[in-house]
Order: sequence, then structure tokens, then C-alpha cells
Amino acid sequence: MTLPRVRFAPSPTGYLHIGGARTALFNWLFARRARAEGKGAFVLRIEDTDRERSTEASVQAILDGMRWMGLDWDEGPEVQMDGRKIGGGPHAPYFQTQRLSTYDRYSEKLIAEGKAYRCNCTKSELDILREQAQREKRGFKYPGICREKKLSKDTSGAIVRFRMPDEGATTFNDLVKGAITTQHKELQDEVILRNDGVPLYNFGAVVDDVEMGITLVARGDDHVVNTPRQILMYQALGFPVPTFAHLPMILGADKQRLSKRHGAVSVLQYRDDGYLPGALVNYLVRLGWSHGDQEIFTLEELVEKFDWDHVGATAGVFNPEKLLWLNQQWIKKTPLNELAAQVKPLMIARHSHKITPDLDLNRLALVLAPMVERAKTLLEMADGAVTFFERGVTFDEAAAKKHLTAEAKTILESARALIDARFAEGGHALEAAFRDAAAAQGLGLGKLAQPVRVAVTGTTVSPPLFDTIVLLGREESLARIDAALARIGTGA
RNA sequence: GGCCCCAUCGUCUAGUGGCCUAGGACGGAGGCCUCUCACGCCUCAAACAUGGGUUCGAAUCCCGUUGGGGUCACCA
Repeated sequence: MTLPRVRFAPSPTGYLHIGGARTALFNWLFARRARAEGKGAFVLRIEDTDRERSTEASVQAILDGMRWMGLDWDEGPEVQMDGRKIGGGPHAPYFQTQRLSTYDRYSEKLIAEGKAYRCNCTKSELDILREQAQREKRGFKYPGICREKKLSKDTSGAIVRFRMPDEGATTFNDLVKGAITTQHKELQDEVILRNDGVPLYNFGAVVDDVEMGITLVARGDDHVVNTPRQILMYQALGFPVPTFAHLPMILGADKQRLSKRHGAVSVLQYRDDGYLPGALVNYLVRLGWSHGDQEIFTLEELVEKFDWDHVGATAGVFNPEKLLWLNQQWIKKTPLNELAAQVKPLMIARHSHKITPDLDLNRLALVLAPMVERAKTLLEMADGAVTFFERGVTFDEAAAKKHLTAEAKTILESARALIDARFAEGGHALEAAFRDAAAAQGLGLGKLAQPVRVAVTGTTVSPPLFDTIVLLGREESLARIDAALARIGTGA
């Protein structure tokens, strides 16, 4: 078996969105497994041949998105990732606009062999034909006007067209969709090289996949119609045809193709919204691939278990609720120190007036511990952790009105006394003391705990009260209860 | 419209001719637990688009229909 070499070849016309990320991921997983068995490689190539729409900012956004997801590349643009350099490689450069001489070379070869030809039909001439075809309700197909003209290289405005066969058919066996056949009469002599030497998609992709030794092309479903054309080009060029795998589209809740409105947002948006990269990866891989009934996978498991046999052929709807659930599962199994490291920048970004960069990560990890069971995103954790790093408390009005009442005064006073006397004994002792106190009054613990919770956190919802008090510290807890009592006293 | 692809609970899916009175997960409903909120646990509702074949037997194979998606550029 030959060493599998795969690639992800985005065009830098926007950020890395969910669909692109999944394509990159499937390629990466396959390469990773192959690499474990032998060598193989995952190549990142930037297809920036649409000069109108390609931007440097998009290149950066895509690279950043890949790095955040943990998808490193064996060959491609050179960048720093996790403190090490990745990218580069024997087929550099990995930007198509820097490879123009290569396309020219292959194009000349095709022309010399009569498999491609120059064409100087203008766009407006063709538009007229196209409109005419439309009026007559026929499909438009370039009629091959320049096929036999043998135009020379210096013909003004000439582009290069690939000579498609008129008869016959091409069949390929797609790894996810099975056999797909296209009649050659459906194909037209398409443009492969512009006048300025910049290739069009099908040609650029084929030439580079040949040059870079790509053995398996896995990409979005929307490319299946391109595949027979590309296969014909491989054959014309005299190179072996790679294997193809077309991944089904990802749809929005309305079953329409994902757009900016639904979830085709940048993967980096998920980072900013408090998602763990592992959770996103886990979600994306399950959208289209399965391994029996298993839902949660580590990256290592995915590398080991991923296979094309279990990639489904049907388009899938992106389900934000399930992603959220997975994120929660991932939060629960991520070590506290890692969570703290990721939550801290979110706290600083959202609460800069209260949080300073010297915030202690060890203390943050302790604060986060009881929140792990109840947060669905890192953002919730960041917001919930703030109160442990500030002096004093801001009472939520509705909570205060309901729980910081005249009747609660004695409860708060006795709670204050208990905390004052027994704080040093720890959370369990405090809880036991509160329980005894409640029982002595014939009440449930909740009757005592709720006013105290509001006093100490300002809200009715928090991690377990005694954990909270311990984390807050004795002085701060007492000060907050005093503040609550003062508020009751003034009848506010 | 031409060509191509797809079709199991609301959603993601298991299923590769008998193991299917169709399994799991998210979400939903109800309950248990409980200091709030969660976590966790238990229970319930919920699907093989449709019509024909093939076969002793079909969610699984074939054909038609319907529905959905993709694509028809000097975009990728």
C-alpha cells in the first residue's frame, strides 16, 4: 500500500467555518492514523487564485482556526504552533499564486499534445451565446470555437481551455458515495488558465495534487461534479488518479445549506464563546461519522478509530444543543489547571474592571472546581468565578427583595455567628452546624441556606453554599453577610 | 430546467437480508436525588418518505414516484 498523502486546500476568502473545519479534520484524522502506521502526510495548501476575494487576513484566520482546533500540518505554510515550528516541506511554496510557473509548464505540455488549446473568445461574445441558449431553453456549453485555431502563446487576451472528450463516460468510486458516472457530453472545454497565468480551480488543484503526491482527495460534497473533469485532467497529464471521498454538506436548522445566519461562523467564534476545541472536534466528527453508539471521543481515540467506511452519505443538520452538551462533557473531564488557563483570559476580557492579570491560576482552579459540574461553557465559568476575586458583593435586586427580608435577619445573624466560630473547621463542619441549627428550628437546610447564599453571592444560584463560603474566605464571607444585614437594616 | 447525489425518531445516528415488537445520543415530558442551580440516575413519547418488485424472509437489494441537496463561471 502506498503511503497516504492527503490535503486540505481552502481558499482564503473568509474565515475557517464549520464545514471547512470538518473537512480539514477528516483529512487530518486519516493522515494521522496513516502516519502512525508508516509515514503519510497531511498537507495544507492555500488556493488563493481568486485574486478578487482572497485576503491575507483570511489566510491568518484559517491558520489560527486550524491551530486552535489542534490540527497541525506536516507540509504547508510555516507557522509557530504550541511553541514549535510547523509547515514548510519539499513541495513549497504552498500558496498557489506562488506556483504559477508550474501551472504554465503543465499547461504547455497539454497544448503541445493537443489536449488543451488557447482561446481568445471574449467574455461578452460568450455571454451572448449563453443568453441565446437560455432563451432556447438549452444548456449552454462552450462550442469549441477555438479548438482548431492553434493560437500562439502571444495571442492577446488568450486563455487556455482543456479539451474535454465528446463521447464516452468517466466513472469513479467515491469512498463515501460509491460509484458515480458522468457522461462526457455533459462536460465542456473549460478554462484552465487565465491570460495572466493564474490557474482556475480544477486545473490548479489537479496540478498541485499531482506535484504534491496526493493519494486521497477528501473534500466537500459540492465538488463531486468537478471530479470527472479532474480525472480527465489527471489522465491527460499522464498521472495516476487519486481516490476521492466527498463529505456531505452541513445544513442549518432549516435544512438549508449553512450560511452566516445559522452557524457558518468562524470556529474561532466558538473559542470566544467558551467552547473547548476538543468538544468542537468531537461534535464535528460525529456529524457524519459514527463508531457504534459511542458519542464521546478523545483525539487519540479518533485517530485510532476513524475510517471512511462509517462516514455517512447524508447531509447533516448542525445542532447547537448537542455541541453544548458535548462541551459540558468535555469541561467535566478537562483537568482544572487547564480549564483555569483557558478561563482566565475570558475573565480578563469580560471583566477587566474587576480582574487583573495577576489573578492566581491555582486559586482560580480551586474556584472552578465546584463549577465544573454545572457549566456548559467556559464563559459561564468565567462569569461565575469573578465574584471570588473581588471585594464586596453586588446584590441582584430580585434575589435581594425575595430573600434579604426582615424575617431573614435572624437567620443571617445566626449564620454569621456560626461561620465566625467554626470557619476554621472547614466546609463539612459548617454544613453540619447549619444542619443542626436548621433541625433545631424544625426547618430544612434550604430555609437557612438560601438567604445566606444571596448574602454571600448576591444571587440565588451558585455552587454549593459551603464550598462557596470556604472559597470566599472567612473575612470576605462575614463582610458580605454584614453588608446584607446592613441592607436589611436600612429597609432598602 | 439538464446532470449528479441523498432519504431510519424534531436533530445526530446504529443497522451491510433473518439477532429489529428498529438500538444509542441531543432535545422534550415525568420522576428520584437535593441547601439554590446543576450533575447523576430511572421512566415515557418519538422514525425505517411512498408504490411496486426480488426473496422462504427486507429498514437493508432493484425500479418508479415524492421530497431534499449539490452543480451548471476567465469562483473555489
